[in-house]
Amino acid sequence: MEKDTERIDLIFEGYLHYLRNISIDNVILSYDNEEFKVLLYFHPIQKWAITGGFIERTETLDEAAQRLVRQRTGLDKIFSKQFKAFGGPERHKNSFAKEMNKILPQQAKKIPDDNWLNEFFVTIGYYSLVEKSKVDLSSGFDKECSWWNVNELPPLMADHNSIIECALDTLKHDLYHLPVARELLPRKFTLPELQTLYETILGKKLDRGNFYKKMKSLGWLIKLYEQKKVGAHKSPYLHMFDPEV
Amino acid sequence: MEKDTERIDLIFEGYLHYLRNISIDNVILSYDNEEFKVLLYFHPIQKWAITGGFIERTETLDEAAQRLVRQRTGLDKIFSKQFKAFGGPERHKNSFAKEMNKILPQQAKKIPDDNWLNEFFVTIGYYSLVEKSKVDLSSGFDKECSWWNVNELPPLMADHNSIIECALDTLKHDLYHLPVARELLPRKFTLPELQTLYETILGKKLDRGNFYKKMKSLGWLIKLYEQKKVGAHKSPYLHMFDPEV
DNA sequence: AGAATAGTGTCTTTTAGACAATATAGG
DNA sequence: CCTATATTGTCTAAAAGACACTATTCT
Repeated sequence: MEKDTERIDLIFEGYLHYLRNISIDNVILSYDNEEFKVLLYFHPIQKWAITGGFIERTETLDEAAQRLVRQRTGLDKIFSKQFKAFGGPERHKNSFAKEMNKILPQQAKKIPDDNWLNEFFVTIGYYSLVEKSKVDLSSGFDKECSWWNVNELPPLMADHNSIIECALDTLKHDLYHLPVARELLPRKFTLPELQTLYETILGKKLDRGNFYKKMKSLGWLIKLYEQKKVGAHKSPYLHMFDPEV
Repeated sequence: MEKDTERIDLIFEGYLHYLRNISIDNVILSYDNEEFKVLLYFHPIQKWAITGGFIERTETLDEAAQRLVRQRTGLDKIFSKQFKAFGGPERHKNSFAKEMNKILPQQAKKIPDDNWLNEFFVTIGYYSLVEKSKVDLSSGFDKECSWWNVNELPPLMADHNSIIECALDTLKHDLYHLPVARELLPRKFTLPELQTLYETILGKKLDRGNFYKKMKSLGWLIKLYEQKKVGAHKSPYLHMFDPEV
């Protein structure tokens, strides 16, 4: 009940708190069980969508992205990176009010065509990396969220499929320029585990020897000389990311 | 006089035509006489600024950027590329109405604090490349525009210095990934001319032999076997960019 | 010992960079 | 011929990639 009231306030008066015509779409990504996943939520208009939200009149873009991840996942100090702004009048095209009016309870106040949410929104795309095991979806506004393998996505709202595409392209580039894998793995991990993560994100097999050499040359890792027993063969050493980097 | 009327309309009713809380800043760059220059305009609040403007409710971001370049320079089909969105409540901080009220004629209607232009604006940064000789500044709304060497900029409005910095960093990266030099040179040019352009933008000397090799390997150029006489020494060949690329 | 995977080393190819050698136009 | 710059070529170093070899652990 409280949640419904909150939503009504957002619909009719949200622009008092938030910037108009601009939103943030946050592609929240995680790695779990050798799968790379994105958090989607089921929008009231009956379509899956990237999580996102609006920008408060007192915060920066980066702060807004951080807050939105926190509100969805319960996690703080998450790695988020802006990658592109998307905008064009075809993005929502008056569909919001029409769709919402269909599903609002009969006695609810109808949403007029000139409602702020019915306008053209430019959206700033961010991608965020989280450890799936730490995410608490029940802490979000909406509980209608779930994780989807990035290779098996349903058709999404508006241009959200291409926004995710763009986020993944940016991440693939960042893999060799920033220690982003730190955000997706537990503190201690083996190099074979790290390699599998790279292979999953890049969607291709990598050569072991060359991968080891590359990781060494980047200088991001610290070898711990503890080993992890994983089978009837040599045990791999554990590593961690150098916190200085 | 017409121009003043236009400006008043923009101030009081602009949000009917344009999106609120969001703008485009267009870093218009050109190369001329071995100097790399940016087009700045002198804002009514008495500070130099990047050219920019607002997004119409019927156009995409890329279309808006194109239109804004056209309105400033008279040029069509210009290379423009989005590089980053900037936003934070400190960006304008209520200064617009205050500053404008100081300079508007006494009898003019004062701008109230809740005017749309006084709000927090997120701006989408674009950079655009033009041939300086083709630019007609008198075609713009404001004639208070001039070209500034990118290495000798005055202190600019708000965060515009850092926006230009970011545009130049993006361009430096793009130099070896997109044939951007095509937009800055005449159709036919020599390799030494191209090299000087690269050196000017990158701010460092390049090795001649290695530059030739690199340009050949990129496959962007077509050698014309016409020569250009430029002094008491071997004449360089003219080249052009392959229109297919 | 044998199987399976971890980790290291070696060789080749590609790319970047320093710099030398040759080519040509004008005086 | 001399000077100045264009263009090509050579050599070296660094990086990327293919692949072989050794190491270790469990059965």
